[in-house]
Amino acid sequence: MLDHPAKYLTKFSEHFDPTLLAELEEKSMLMEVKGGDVILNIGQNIRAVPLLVDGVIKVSRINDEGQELLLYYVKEGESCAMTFNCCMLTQTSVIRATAEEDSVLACIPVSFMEEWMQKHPSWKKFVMTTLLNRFTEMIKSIDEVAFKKMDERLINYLKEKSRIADSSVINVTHQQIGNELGTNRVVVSRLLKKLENENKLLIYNKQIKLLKDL
Amino acid sequence: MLDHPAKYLTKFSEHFDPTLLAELEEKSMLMEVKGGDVILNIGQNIRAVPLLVDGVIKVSRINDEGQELLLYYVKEGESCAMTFNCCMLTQTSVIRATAEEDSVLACIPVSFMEEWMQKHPSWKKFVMTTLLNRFTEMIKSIDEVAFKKMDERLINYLKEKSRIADSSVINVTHQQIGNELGTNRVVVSRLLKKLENENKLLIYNKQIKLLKDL
DNA sequence: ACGGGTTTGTAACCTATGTTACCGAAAATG
DNA sequence: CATTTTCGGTAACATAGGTTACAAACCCGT
Repeated sequence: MLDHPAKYLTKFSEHFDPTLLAELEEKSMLMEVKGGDVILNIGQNIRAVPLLVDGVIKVSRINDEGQELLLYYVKEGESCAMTFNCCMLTQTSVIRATAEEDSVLACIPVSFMEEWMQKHPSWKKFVMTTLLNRFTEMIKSIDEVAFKKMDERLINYLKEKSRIADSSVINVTHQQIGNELGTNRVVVSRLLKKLENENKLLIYNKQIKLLKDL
Repeated sequence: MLDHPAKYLTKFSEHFDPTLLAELEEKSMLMEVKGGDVILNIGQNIRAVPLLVDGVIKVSRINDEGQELLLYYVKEGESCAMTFNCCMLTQTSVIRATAEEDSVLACIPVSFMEEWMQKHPSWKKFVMTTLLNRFTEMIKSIDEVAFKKMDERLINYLKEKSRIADSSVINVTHQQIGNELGTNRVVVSRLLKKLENENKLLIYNKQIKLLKDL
């Protein structure tokens, strides 16, 4: 638990009006998570809506065999639509949120959701926008796996990773890429080599550098 | 336009309380669509929320190359979450709703959405349930394409089709199956033969009959 | 019954991807 | 420094699924 939430909540000042910000400061609890930590497995009950104050959260689908598929990232100043939606979800289906790096969450008890939706237009707008964005990203995920080949998916993955890390150099093992794309490490290595030959990226020192014409 | 909406709206009486039903009868417009008709391409603006009064609607993703992927069906007494969500969606992404059979829609101008969400708890609950269901179905779609092989996807497709048509006999060309699964007709024919050899279904007279141990 | 369109069966082939195995390099650990 | 673990490169192979082509069966209108 952190001492001075107000400092963090400025990340949301462009979305939220001052009265909402004040209420948020009063009623939310800050939580720190370390990179790699599993924040929640959606599928069980959720008692708090998390706003991401700092860091990056990775949201993935985990199927019954434990295979992973990356769905999208949540960045600071955003939230996760799943938790808006799925508070009462009972199925076996699991969506897992993992801290991609050290992160700070502002947790809002779900009991405030209803009230705020009515009271704060900016909260309502935020929720709606978030829902819409996540929905769009779900469609994108479906597109990727349904219509695209692995090399293109890998390229998109790297671009996204680069965008999130805010760097053209990416530091991630082939194994991890394989996990997040739901494929095999060998396939990833093969395709990375191919892309290197096509001058779309450079591999050195176990890092991947994206080139401009990727 | 049909004469007696009240008769149709009984489909919703289990979800909606009487005052909502009355308002629905007053303010919605009934629309008939013929099987095969495209009802809407979500991606442009939507000015009305459709409730499905009679029939079955197929909802698919259509990618940039025009390839289709079946997402889910909407049955009578349900609605389509996409339209709740995506009223303002601007992207190129297209979700297409097609009448699977002759159907009747009750269209509610979107302007009533807000008001009803506040005024009618049963409307709010309906919208939330619908959102949740569709969301779950999106996850299922992702699972299918990300983790399952074509034979299993075909089986699930046939089961779903059978459930929707309420019959163990399915009447659909291999080409159409291929379209809806986003694959090739030859692949479908091949797999259907394989499943027939495994005694999971019968093919006769260009119809497909599912057997119990499918 | 004839002819043209549609649907299905099937073969032959190709490519993408999954799988296993093994080696060497690099990194971590003691 | 020595040992162990992790990671990446690569080969060899298996399989699913996409592609093309063509013929047979069927459907329908005249």
